[in-house]
Amino acid sequence: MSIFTAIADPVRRDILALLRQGEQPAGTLVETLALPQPNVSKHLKALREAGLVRIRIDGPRRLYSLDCAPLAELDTWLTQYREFWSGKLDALGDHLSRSD
Amino acid sequence: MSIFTAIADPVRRDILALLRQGEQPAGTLVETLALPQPNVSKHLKALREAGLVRIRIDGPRRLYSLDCAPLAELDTWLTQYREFWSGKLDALGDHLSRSD
DNA sequence: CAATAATATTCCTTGACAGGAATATGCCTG
DNA sequence: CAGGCATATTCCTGTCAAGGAATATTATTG
Repeated sequence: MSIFTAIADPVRRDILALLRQGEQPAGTLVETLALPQPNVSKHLKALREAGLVRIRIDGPRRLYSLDCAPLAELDTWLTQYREFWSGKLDALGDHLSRSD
Repeated sequence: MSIFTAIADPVRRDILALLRQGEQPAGTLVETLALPQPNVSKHLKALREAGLVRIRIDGPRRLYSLDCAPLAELDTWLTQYREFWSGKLDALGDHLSRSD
């Protein structure tokens, strides 16, 4: 599943937002989202396949955390369009690519 | 259709990429994409509903052009995640928001 | 190893969407 | 207004992904 498809689902975007708070076990996500556990588990699988989350195993728990590499790709994709709503952003991109 | 759903389709992303070259009639997009005209027309409708393209009518032709407002929203959404792959980007965002 | 907790997987049904084919609409020219 | 061009819409079909329910897997504890 591509990142574009992965973030097209609102539940998955909610999961990503929750993971901004840091690593969390699947069960916590289930509680917070108030959705059926299998439902959440399937979305987590989709996010994993898109490379957007990482799993760390802690006994019976699976601790999920963000992996933003695909989001960085999305950012790169967006870059092609930034000049259309702000001419200044090109300069910014240049600035950032220099490792200062 | 939300912007997330709109850009989930590869053909629609191709259309957006073509429109970076500037306003184009639907027929030109059909030729370039080498897809059936009704197919392209339906994708253009979806992009219109997502607010990603504008129409300008020129006689029998419909001239399509980019409207990046939704992409700017996507950029805002992404901003929440930027710190996860680069701490420097926050500073960059600050820089840009100042109208210098 | 039995029982339980945490999570994943499977099966099924349903709804959304993409593509193809055919047709409709709107504009222009003569 | 008849005809043709450019584009949109409709209808149909197949596919895919989401949700619900039930079940399987894995790990821990006693």
